[in-house]
Amino acid sequence: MKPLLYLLSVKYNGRDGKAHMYFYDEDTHTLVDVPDHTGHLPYLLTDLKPEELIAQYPDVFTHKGFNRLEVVEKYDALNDRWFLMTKVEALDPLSIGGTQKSIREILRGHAWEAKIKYHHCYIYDANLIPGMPYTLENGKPKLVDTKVPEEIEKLIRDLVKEKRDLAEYLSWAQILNAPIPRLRRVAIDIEVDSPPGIVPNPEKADRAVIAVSYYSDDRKGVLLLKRSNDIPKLEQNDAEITVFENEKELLQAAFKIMTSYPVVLTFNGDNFDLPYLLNRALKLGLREEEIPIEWSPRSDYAEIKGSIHIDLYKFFTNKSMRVYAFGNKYREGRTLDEVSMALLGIGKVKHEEAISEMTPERLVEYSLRDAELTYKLTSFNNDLVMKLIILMMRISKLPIEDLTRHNISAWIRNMLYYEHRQRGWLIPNLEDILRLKGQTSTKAIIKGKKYLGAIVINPKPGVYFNVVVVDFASLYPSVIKTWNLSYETVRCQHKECMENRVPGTNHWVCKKRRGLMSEIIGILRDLRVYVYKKGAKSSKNEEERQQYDVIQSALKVFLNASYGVFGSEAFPLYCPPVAESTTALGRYSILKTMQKAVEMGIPVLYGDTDSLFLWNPPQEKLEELLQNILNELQIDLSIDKEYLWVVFSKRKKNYLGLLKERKVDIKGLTGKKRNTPDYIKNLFNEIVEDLSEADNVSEFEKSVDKIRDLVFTAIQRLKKHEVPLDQLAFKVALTKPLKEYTKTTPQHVKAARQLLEYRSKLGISGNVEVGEIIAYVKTRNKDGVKAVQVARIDEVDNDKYIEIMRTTLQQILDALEIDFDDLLSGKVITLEKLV
DNA sequence: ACGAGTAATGA
DNA sequence: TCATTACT
Repeated sequence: MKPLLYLLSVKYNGRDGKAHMYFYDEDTHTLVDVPDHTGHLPYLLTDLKPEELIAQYPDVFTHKGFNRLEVVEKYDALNDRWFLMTKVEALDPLSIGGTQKSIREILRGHAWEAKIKYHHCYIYDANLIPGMPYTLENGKPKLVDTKVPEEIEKLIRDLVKEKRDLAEYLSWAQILNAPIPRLRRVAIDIEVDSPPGIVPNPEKADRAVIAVSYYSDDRKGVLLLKRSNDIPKLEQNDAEITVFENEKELLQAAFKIMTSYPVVLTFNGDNFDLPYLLNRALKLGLREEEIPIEWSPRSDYAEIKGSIHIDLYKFFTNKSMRVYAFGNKYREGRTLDEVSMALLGIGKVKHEEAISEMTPERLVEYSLRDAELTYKLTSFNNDLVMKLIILMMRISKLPIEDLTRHNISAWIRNMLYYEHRQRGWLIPNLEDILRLKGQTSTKAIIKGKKYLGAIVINPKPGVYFNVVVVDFASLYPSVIKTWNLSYETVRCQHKECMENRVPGTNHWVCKKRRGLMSEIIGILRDLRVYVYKKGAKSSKNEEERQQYDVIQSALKVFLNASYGVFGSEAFPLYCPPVAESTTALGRYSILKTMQKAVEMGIPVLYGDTDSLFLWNPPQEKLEELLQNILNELQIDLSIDKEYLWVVFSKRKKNYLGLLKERKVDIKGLTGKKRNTPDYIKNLFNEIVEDLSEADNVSEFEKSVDKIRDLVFTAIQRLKKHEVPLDQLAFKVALTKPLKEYTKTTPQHVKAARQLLEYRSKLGISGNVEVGEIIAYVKTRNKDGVKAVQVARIDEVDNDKYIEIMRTTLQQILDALEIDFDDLLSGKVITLEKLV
């Protein structure tokens, strides 16, 4: 049997002017470079006939990139018609031109599909699916016909009755179920000899590279530059440590390691490690051919000749990955320490001394840890991240470099473009969608937003026992599926569809054609909810379960963003009525459900976007409700959580409850927020813990005494200055550079400025970076705040802290009808009013 | 370079 | 009242 070759990347190669496919050979663990076999060049489309082109735009034919013309039939979904267009094939219709205009510019106003990059164009037209296994036959890649597991096929057959639909579902299942290769890879990290406080500049590369560490599953080690005559003891478990007298030789050794792996991992290698190595090597007199790193200002990523470079910094900072794949476990993902601490439980090696002043032993330890963390971010949980990457490449049809560096809107864009090209549909221009479908008909509540969003039902304050939360499984994707929402079907051109209104808007939806977005998002939703989630639950095989779980997580990432992108101006298929209709139908669904519940005599306590809190619903009524909604709205409503009790305040998005499994669940309360001082957070948690032991009203009453004691002691300690400063610190992130706070000066900005001044007194230069978390305490000086680093305990403004305690605790106490001031004064409180 | 809604706080 | 932040 021929070895399986997994398509990882397609790149345009300037040297031979061809597209190259890069496959991972699972037998040899190497990269196979396959030059273009189709002769495809990218193209743009125009509505001009060839003779009009010749007459009006002769420049196109003399353009140096021009190749040929072809007339093709395309489907214009916006106007529901097929028509002839002229395909202008050219080497690089987007940008080649130099002083000359590019072909896209020459044809401005008559150009379609003119912004698609060469390699993406190639993938669409050669019908390639990145991440999938191929075999090579006479230099041509052939997709391997992998089988869908029987149980998956059965789940799909039970779900889909229409024959044509079935084929679509099965082909997606084939893509998702195809085997996933284990990529052989190495993580690289460099250290530079730069003075304390100075961030080395990769463009200048004027300081020596003192260490390059590498970490893989078969070898790890550090290449170290010898800087003094001390002979360091260099023993670090099983790492290889190589000392170089000469920096140039060190770099050459590093290059040799990098190119011996098909995949190289870095953390911020695009912006630091690789350009630094490149420029440093040039500076030390290496010739370009001797340096395997390529970096051009035009492409914003650093490439390694003959290998694939993945910069994990970009991937882990990606909001969709952070929130939906990694459950928001880390905040921003700006540092390796933050991400690895959250996902692996190990951080960087802590150090007081500057890198350049470390002993060789320390440097080795520090540097190797960075490479180790970088590698392990891709290997933890049985290579979870690598598997996710491969699966998301298959869904989006993006090469590995693009997938790992771009945000979700690019993934969804590329997925939809691919489907257009597959079907012979014309990809519409942004302006054309907007001209036909620009209007919105609802008004946002938040100033500056474009349309009305989700609905939040006013909570009924108080304590409630036996609360069941029901929610819609992926509400927005479901709405998009069942209501046929798509840019071409919402406000379609047919008169007869106009009566098919979207409730709460003045939009209508097409009844004659199936919407493309609706179809694709619908398939992905069904596969996630009814096939892979189910499969993951029912499968007896651990490995299989894990595989289905990765697949359903990958689908989740796409589904969760599938509505939002249509409301974003930056998305090339931006269509406000689609986004607006989605939220309108979401409101319609939740309100219908609420109405039904009330009709059935089930009290609704609260609801947010896609969930309802039901008070003590009898089992049979609950089941009736779920069934009724499924029949009426064709959206799955299911039980999400069950509480022994829930406490609501009068504020929305604020509640506290004890789950059936005796776990406390807190939402939105200040006591839980990151920026709240630890001292108050801890007090809050102690109170919550105390309450969590109560499961009836009388036990609640008993808790109150304890709560009073806790609050009293907390205030006494504060007044006696017994609370350490860091416990009192607010921790707030800078979201923009210090200079840009001109209109107002928030407290954390004041503190940041003090901090800067303080640092400069100590002789530390450098800046306060965007994203840096500033810790400050409230004080009784003019500014009202001081950065923790410069504050003293006796300066703390106790009254301010008591106020903060009051507002924080009031969120719980309000609902329990306990008054904070009564706690302070020691009055006796009963809870009889509660019942 | 995915959306809108809510709450809290300080200028 | 507006700006800023954090969170759902």
